Amino acid sequence: MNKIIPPENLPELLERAYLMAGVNLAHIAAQRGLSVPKDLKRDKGWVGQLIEMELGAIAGSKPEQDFLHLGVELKTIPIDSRGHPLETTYVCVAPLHNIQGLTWQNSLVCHKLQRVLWVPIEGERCIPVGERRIGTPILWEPTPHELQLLQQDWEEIMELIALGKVDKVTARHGEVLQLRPKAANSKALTQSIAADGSLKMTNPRGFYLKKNFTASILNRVFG
DNA sequence: GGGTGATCATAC
DNA sequence: GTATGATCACCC
Repeated sequence: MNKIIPPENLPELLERAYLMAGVNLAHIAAQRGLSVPKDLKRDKGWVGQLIEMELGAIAGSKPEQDFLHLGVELKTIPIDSRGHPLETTYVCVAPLHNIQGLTWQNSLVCHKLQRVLWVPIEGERCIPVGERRIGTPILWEPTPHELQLLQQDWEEIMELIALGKVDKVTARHGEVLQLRPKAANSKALTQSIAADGSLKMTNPRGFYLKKNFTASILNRVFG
C-alpha cells in the first residue's frame, strides 16, 4: 500500500479532503489495499482510520490533534440521508483525578476542538459499508457562542468530578458536551476522586459532543 | 425510535 | 490501563 505524506499546509489538507467528496469507501479502501468489513460491529474505528490514512494523518495514539503541525483535529461523522449526525462524537478521555488547577483553557477538550476538519460519511446501516459515500468536508472553528457552551458544560462536569461525584454524572448532564463511559467494558477501572477527597476506582469516562451540537455545525453548510 | 451506557479493535 | 478510532444495542 502506498504511504501518504502528511499535508504540508492547511490548503493542501483541504484540497485532499475535497477531492474525496462523492467517493465511496470501497474506492478509498482499494487504493490503500484494504478490504472492506461487512459491517462495523467489530471494526468501529475502520472508517475513521481509513480517512486518516488517506489524508496523511500522522498515525499514533498521542492525545493530540491529528495534524498537530496544522492545528487540526480530524473527525469523521456518520450522517443520515438528510445530513444529520447518526452518532455522538467522541472528543477525548476525561481526567478523573489530578485535576487541581485544571482550567477550560488548558483542557484537552478545548485544545482538540480549536479547529476540526469534519468529514461526513453516509452511515445508515442499510447502506453496505463499501458503498457509503464521503461528503463535503467542513473546516470548523468554534464561534464564541459555541466556545461558551462547551466551556460551561465542561466546567459543570469537571466540578462534579472534583467534588467526587463522578458516579452521579450521566450523559444527561451538559447541553452540548456530555460525559459517558469510554472503556473496553463496564468492568474497566481507573482512579477517580472520592467524596472525601481520596482516590477510588471508577469506570473510565470520555467527553462526547451531543448530536444537536454537531448537527448545528453541519447545518451551516447543508442548511 | 432515540439516547445512554456498553462495547470492539489495536498499539504500547 | 490508557490512548487512538468510534458504533453497538439495550432500555426507556
